[in-house]
Order: sequence, then C-alpha cells, then structure tokens
Amino acid sequence: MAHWLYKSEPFKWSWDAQVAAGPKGTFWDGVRNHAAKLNLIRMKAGDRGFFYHSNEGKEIVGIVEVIRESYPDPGVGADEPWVVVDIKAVMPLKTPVSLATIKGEPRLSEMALMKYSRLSVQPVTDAEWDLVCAMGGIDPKKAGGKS
DNA sequence: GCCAACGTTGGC
DNA sequence: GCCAACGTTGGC
Repeated sequence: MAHWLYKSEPFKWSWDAQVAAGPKGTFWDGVRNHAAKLNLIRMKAGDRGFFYHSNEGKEIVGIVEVIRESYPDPGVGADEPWVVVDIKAVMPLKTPVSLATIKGEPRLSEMALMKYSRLSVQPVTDAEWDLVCAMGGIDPKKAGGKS
C-alpha cells in the first residue's frame, strides 16, 4: 500500500471539514500541478495518507483514506487535464506533528515535505509513515501502515 | 528551444 | 509582509 500527504490551507479546506464530510468523504480538488496530478493518478482505493495544514498550523493533523481512484475534475471543462480523488477522514493524530518537529528529525530529512515543500500532493515512504504515526501517538498498523 | 519576466505557494 | 522556490508564459 502506498502512502501520501495532502496539503491544504485550513481556511480553504480543513481537517474539521474533512471529518464533517463523514464516511462518504469528498473529492480532493484544486490540484493544478502536473507532479501532484501524477501522484493522484497513482493512488489506489484504500491507500492512506496524512492530512497536513499549510500556512496556518503547519502540522500533520490526521489520516485519510482514498475511497475513489482518480477521475476527471468535475469543476473544470472536459478538455482540461485535471483529476481528483475521493478521500475520507479515518482518524486524527493524538498529537499533531508539526513542520518544526519534522525538521528536527534527521530520519525525516528526505521527506518530500522537506525537499519539495510546494508540492500539494506528495508520496510518503513506508518508513516515514511509520515514524510520523509513532510521533503522532498512534499505531501505524491501525493507521494503515505497512501491510 | 532558450531564458527573462511574472505569478503562486508557503515558510518565516 | 518578505522572499525563496519553482512552474508557466511569451518574446526572440
């Protein structure tokens, strides 16, 4: 199972909004970058990801799951290449993991969040997934860690 | 096809 | 509010 990280400005779309959307979830839209789009296309139903608040908060706050694989973005014309996936909230982190905390952890220095900070949808490795879950106070297995 | 100008993102 | 990173645009 692959893992991902989704960045959102809480003013636009927050973790609370994602939780409020319930088990049916919502589509993750707004991606207008080809690298991020490729990541969306690679996602499989059941993949888990981190939900990160950018700008305000700057921390990983929860776990989400892909419930529908990529399909054309309903918000743009059919001739546009952009896609969305559906995701739902799974569980919050007990302790949010802040950007500063990640920066202070040498084992996370290779995270996409460090190297490509502007990319809105990023891959997360299994090792990074387990570590961030542990730092957030939750069991990586329950969060959808390595199978 | 190169590259300067410009816009956007997001940390600080 | 500033600025670095980086993607996109457009002139040549």
